[in-house]
Amino acid sequence: MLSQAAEDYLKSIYKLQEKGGKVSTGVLAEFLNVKPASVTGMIKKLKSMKLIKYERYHGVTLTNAGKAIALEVIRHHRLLELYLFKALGMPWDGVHDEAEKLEHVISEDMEARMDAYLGYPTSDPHGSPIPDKNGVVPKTASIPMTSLQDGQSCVVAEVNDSDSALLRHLGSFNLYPGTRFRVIEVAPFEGPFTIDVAGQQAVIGREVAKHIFVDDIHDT
Amino acid sequence: MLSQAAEDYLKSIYKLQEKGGKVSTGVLAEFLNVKPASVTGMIKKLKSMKLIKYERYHGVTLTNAGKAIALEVIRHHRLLELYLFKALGMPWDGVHDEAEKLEHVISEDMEARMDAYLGYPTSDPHGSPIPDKNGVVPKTASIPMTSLQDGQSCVVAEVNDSDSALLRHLGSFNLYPGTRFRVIEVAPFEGPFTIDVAGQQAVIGREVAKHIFVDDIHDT
DNA sequence: TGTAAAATTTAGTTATGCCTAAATATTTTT
DNA sequence: AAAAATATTTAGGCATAACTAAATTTTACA
Repeated sequence: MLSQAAEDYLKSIYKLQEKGGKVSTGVLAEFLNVKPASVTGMIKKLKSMKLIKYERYHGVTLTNAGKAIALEVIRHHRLLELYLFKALGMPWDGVHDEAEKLEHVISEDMEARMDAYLGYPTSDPHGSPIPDKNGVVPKTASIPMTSLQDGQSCVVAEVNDSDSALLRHLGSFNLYPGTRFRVIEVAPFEGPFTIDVAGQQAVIGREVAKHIFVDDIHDT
Repeated sequence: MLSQAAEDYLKSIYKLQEKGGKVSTGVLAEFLNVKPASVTGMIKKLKSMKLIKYERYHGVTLTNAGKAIALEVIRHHRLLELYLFKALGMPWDGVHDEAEKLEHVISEDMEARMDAYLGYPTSDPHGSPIPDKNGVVPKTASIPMTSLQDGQSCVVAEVNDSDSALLRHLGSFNLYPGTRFRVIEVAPFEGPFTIDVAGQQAVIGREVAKHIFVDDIHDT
């Protein structure tokens, strides 16, 4: 069995790879909150296990085996988030931290039971896609909120799950995945977004908007 | 935060202490499947944390602080067993291993949510008492099945949870906590028990009977 | 009570996974 | 293209928690 640390590295490499760009030692170190020298060590270990490809000074890529493990961990995480949310009523800003610990520990049986209980769901409470048990990730076609224009209406598709203060902030406006809102005004010079959510006005700053992805856009 | 290894030591010390007798290095080593020399090392660490009392060559006792942690871990374990059994439908011979891993990882919030979902239960699927959140253990007054006589009727109170093959065996006779059965015959010379469970006869060997505890005994 | 057996501890090793500091390689700037 | 800045790796350490082998203490019995 792989160590929790190794699973976290693979998961992080997958996520950084998705975002595009080379996954360098430094980027990984920053993402995982460890020092670059520590990353070099783990990278060597993962390479020797054929879970990543790696050329000194040139960043890493997951092998198929490594990608399978990364997706398995991500599947655990997102199923757990949704399970904790639905079955135990945990707040959506609390499920990430709990899932982060549980994801390395649950059995395949438990995974399957949660999956069945939830009706084989395809996204978690933050709108992130849940890979199926074969590692197939449901396609999502959302765009960043920051690219919206005045007057456009859309539905929240996905929000960044790891910052619980941000999630509470969004919750205070009722901005959950599935919520429709309309852009009333985009202030110039990288200014904030004024939006209408179910008749209520809300002002969303750029920094917050960057973490919101939307779908089903209409001009009104 | 305490390491998982340290939590396991405290839990084991508590259980061995309950069974009576001095908790020696060797006994602990055997119970935890490690070498005695390893136990000596951990014992020193736990003593320095004031979680146990310890005199070289003379065994260990939990301090109040140590006992509180042991009971917390046991509470986690038993709540998890019951939760996995009831909410996810896991078989009673599967919940122990899963709970063994999860017990070190769940938050107090998750503990409280499971507790509420289950209606503040006092025993797990194997009949073991669940300590409450203040560390109070519900009293149980069961006796070993091995002390039963011919003709006595009783109710299964508790069975050893850690051997899943044993649990499957008992399940095949429908011997769960709460099940009433009657002793038809105790074979002489440490022989097996022939019992009647809901009209079905079953033969239970001594070794198995040692792991079954019973309650509510009547002569018939 | 002394000696043998059993239990326990000490000493030294290993593996994981992190750290800092220093060395080295690569990229950017001038 | 050389110098400066940045990124990465190497080298050496630390903590945890296990191990083996050897030394020591306790207990048991002849």
